[in-house]
Amino acid sequence: MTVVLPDGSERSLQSGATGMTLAAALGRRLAAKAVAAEVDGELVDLGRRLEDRAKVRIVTADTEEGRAVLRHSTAHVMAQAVLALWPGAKFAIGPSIRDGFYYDFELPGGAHFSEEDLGRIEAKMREIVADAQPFLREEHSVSEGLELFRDQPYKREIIEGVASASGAGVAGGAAKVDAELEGEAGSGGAVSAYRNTESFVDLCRGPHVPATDRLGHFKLTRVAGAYWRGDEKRQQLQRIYGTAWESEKALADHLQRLADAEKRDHRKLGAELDLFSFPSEIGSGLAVFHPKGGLVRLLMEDYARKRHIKAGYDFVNSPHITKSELFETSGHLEWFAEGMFPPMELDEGQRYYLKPMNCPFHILVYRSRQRSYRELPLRFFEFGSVYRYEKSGVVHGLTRVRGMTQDDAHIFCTREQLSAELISILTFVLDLLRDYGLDEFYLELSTRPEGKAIGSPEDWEEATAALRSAGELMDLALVLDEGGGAFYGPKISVQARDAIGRTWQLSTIQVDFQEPQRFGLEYVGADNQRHVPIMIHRALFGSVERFFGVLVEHYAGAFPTWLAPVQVRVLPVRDDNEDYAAEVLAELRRAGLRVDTESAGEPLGTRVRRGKLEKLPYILVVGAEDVAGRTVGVNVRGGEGAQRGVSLQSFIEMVVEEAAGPARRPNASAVGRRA
RNA sequence: GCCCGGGUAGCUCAGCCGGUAGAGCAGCGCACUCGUAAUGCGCAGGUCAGGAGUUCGAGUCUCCUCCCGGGCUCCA
Repeated sequence: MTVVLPDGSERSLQSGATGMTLAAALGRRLAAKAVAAEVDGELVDLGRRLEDRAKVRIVTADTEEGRAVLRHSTAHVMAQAVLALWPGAKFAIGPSIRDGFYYDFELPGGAHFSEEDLGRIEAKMREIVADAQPFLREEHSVSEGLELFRDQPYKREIIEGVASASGAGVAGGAAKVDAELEGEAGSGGAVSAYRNTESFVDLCRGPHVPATDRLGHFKLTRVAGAYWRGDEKRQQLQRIYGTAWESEKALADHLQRLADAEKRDHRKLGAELDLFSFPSEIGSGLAVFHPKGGLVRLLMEDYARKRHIKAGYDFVNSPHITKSELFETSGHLEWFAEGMFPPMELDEGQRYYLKPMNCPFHILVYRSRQRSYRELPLRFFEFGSVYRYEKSGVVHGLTRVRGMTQDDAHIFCTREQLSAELISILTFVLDLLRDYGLDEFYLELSTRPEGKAIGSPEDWEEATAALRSAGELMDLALVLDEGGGAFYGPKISVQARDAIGRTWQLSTIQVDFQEPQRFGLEYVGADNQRHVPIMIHRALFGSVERFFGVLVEHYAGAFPTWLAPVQVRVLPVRDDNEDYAAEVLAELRRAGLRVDTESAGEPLGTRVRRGKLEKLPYILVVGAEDVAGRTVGVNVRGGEGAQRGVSLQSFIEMVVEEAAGPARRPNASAVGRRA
C-alpha cells in the first residue's frame, strides 16, 4: 500500500501500517516527536491503521496541534491520578486549552481540592507516566457507554447529549450538543473511550499520545471552582488547571513567560511606581490616582483632547447622577439594572441613579434645540465618569472597576452618512491608539444578542452590515462574535496586542437606531421633513483607567518620554555640585521638561539605582568636570553605561523633540489580514 | 453572585502545638562628599483588616463583615 505525504510524495508501506510505523520509516527523530497523525484531514491516534492512498501528516509535539494532543493526554493522566487518590470521585470534562489543560471533578462528600493537594496529584501522575501505560481506544454503542460509565453521572450526561444530537434514540437529552462536549465523546451515534488500565477508562474522542511515557513535562498550576457546563445554575465542580509542554525547556520557558508577565502586572507596578492605589476604605473597584499616575492620566487625556478637536468633535459635559426617568426612557433600567448601583431615594420618593453610561446625557444635549441636517454629523465628546455595579468576583485592578472615566463620544448622523462616519471613526481610533504605542490590532464584530435586544431585525441587519463593511476596509483581521452586541445595537471592537502578545479589548464602536427613537430625536432634512438621526457610540480607550493599566503593562512601567511623569532627573555628584545641578534643572524646566533632582546625601550609585528602578527616561549626572563646559553625563533608560561630557544644549534639544508627542511609527504592522 | 486561597510595619515576608510581635527594604536623624544599579550607625514605625465568640490567656481556634488574589459566571 502507499500513502501520500504532505509534500505530495508517496510512500510505500506494508499493509497494516500505522501512523507510528510511517513516522518510524520517515526518521527516528520524527518518530520520537510524533504524537498523532492527520489522516485525510482528521486527527487520529498514531496507532490507527492507515488506508491505501490516505493522505497522512505526522503531528509532532512541538506544534500547537501536537501540544494540544499531549495536553489532553496529560489531562487524562491527571484524572486517573485524582480518581486513584479520591475513590468515588466523579470526573466531568478535561480539555486542552491555551498553554495547558484542565479537568473538572466532583469529590466524594463535597470535598474540595486545596493547593497542597496539587503536589500529591502530580506525584501520582508521575507514577502513571513512569508506568508507560498505553492509551487504548475503544468504541462502544451508546448503551454500552452508559453501562461502562454507570457510576459517572457527568460522563453519562455527555453520552446522552451526543446520542440525542445524532439521533441515536436516547430520550430526554438536549437537542443540541455543544462542540466542547462532542470533543469529549465522539459523534455519530457511537462513543469512544480510552483505556489506560483495567480500572481507568475515560470517555474521549481522542486522539491521544501512544502511551503515558510520552508525557511528563507538566505542572499543575491552580485549583478553582467551575460550573458544570458553564452554567451558574448548575453544580459547581472542582477544577484543576495545569500546563504541559513537549520538553523540559519549553515548560521552563513558559513558566518564565508567566513570571515576566507578572513583573509587568499594572497592579504591582502601580504600587511600586506610586501611580495609583485602591484604598479599601473607598470600596472595591474604586481607584485613587497618586500624583505621578494623575500626571500620566492628564497627559493621556490632553493628547486625546487635542486630537478630538482636530477631528471635529464638540466637547460636552454631564453630571454623575440623574433621576430615574432618564434611564427608564433609555431602557437601561429595563435591560441593565443589575449592572447599576441601587438608587438613592430623595425627597418625595424621587429616585436618583449614578450613571452607568453617558449616552442619555449626550442625547439630551442633542435634543436641547432643534437640529438641522446641515449640522450633522454632530460629534459629542466627554471624559465621562460612570459607575457600574460589577459583581464582587469580577473586579480586577484597573481593568475591571466600579467607577471609571470613559473617553466617550456619541455621533449623530443621517443614514446616508453612517458608512462614511464609521470608516472615519475607525481610522481615527486606530490612528490614535498607534500614537499611544500600540500597533497590532484585530477587529471583532459583535452581533445581535438573541433575546436581549431591542429594535427591529432590519435595523440590526443594516447596522451590522455597515459596521462589517467599515471593518473590512481597515486591512485588519475581522472576527465574528455572534450574539455579543449590546441590547441596543451591534458593535465593532478593536482588540490590541501588547508588547508580550496579550490582547486587550479597547475601543468599541456601536451603531444605535434605538435610543434616538426612544428619546424622539430628530433633525429637519433638506426636504423640510423631520427625520430620526442614527447614533454611534464610541469609546476609544474604553475607559481611561483600563487603558492606563494596559499601557503600564505594555511598557512594563517605562512610559515613553512624552508620557513619563518625570522625564529627566539631575544628580549632582557631590554636594558642592548642587549649584550647577540647580542651574541644569532650571534650564531643563525652562525648556518645558518634567524634571527633578536628588541631592548628594547618598552615594551616587544609590541614587542612580533608584532612578533606574523608577524607570526614568534620563538620569543626568553632573560633577565638577561638567561645570566649565556646561556639559552633563547622560544615562539613558535601557542603555548600557553612561555618556560623559554631553553638551547640555544638545541634550535639551534632543529630549524636547522626543517629549513633544508620540513617535510616529511608519512601519506599524497589522495582524495578518483575514475576513 | 459562586468555589478555593489570602489580609501581620509604607513594601516584601517570618511568626511552631494558643502564652502577649520580628527581619529586610523604604522612612526619619547623624556621620560619610562620592562620576553611574544598594555607605555606615542609630531611631521611629503595629487596634496582627474590622467585629463578635471560645479560653485564665487569641496574630494563632470558631463565626460574621470588609478588602485582595486565582478561577467560574458576567462584561450593556
